[in-house]
Amino acid sequence: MFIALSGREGVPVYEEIAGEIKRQLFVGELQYGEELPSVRVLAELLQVNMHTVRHAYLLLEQQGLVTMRVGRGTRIAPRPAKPTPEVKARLLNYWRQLEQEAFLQGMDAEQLLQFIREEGCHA
Amino acid sequence: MFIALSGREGVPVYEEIAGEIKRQLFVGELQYGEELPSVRVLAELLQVNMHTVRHAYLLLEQQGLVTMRVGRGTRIAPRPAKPTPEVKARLLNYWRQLEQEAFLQGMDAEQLLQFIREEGCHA
DNA sequence: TTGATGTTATAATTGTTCTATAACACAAGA
DNA sequence: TCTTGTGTTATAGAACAATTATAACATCAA
Repeated sequence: MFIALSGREGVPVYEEIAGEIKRQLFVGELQYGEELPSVRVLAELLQVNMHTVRHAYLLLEQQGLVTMRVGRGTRIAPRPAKPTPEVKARLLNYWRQLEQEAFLQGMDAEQLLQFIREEGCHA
Repeated sequence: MFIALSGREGVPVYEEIAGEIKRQLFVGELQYGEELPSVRVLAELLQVNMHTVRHAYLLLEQQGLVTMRVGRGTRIAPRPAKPTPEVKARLLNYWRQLEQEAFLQGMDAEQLLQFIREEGCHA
């Protein structure tokens, strides 16, 4: 477990922690089912308060990415096979936002998709 | 000019104002080059402080969507023909975030693009 | 029983958001 | 030129969120 806090302003520490864990999970540095450090241990590691880490874990739990149990610790949940309808709605919203942002900057939906096909899929 | 503030918590009022203006510009309710209400007038309209509206306008100015001039007012900038490299980088980042979010919820990049093609483009 | 876990509660500190008020500099029109 | 309407800057305070600090509690495993 290795998390570097950027220390930049404007981004809450608990979001940064949660974001880093999600990134590591995405790129494979963390595995599904793996056990995370306890809130106290990670807090000590990051030189941060216990509740800040807990806040981050709660965020992840709300997204179904993590399960917390008293006395047993916190571990990464198994990856869902399919997104729920709620999640799909959220993703669609997220996409529309991106589409709007791109349009206002001079790039319509067609061009945006082209742009993503060219540079987006890191394959 | 017609802006409805949701009043929901967690979202700063100035972001909501800026977001609404961007949405109206996206859907054509506002036109490029059009003059916006002065900070004082819009503040009165929304029953909000002058500085809150100014904060929203500043946000839009930073994104190149609006120009503010002392004594002359604030108007919507012309739509850029092409996004700048900085904007393209920002959009790509935004996409990668969406891609990651989708993956963690059980939808890989391929499936996400398929999903967007089906439901995304409101055509 | 012991030790580690997450949970809950209370409080203090700091930064952000929003309001309030006032004055200033610039531009347009009478 | 004078007046009015712009955005700009400054200061102050209230309300809220984020972070820290303690402390105690409930649960689980060894």
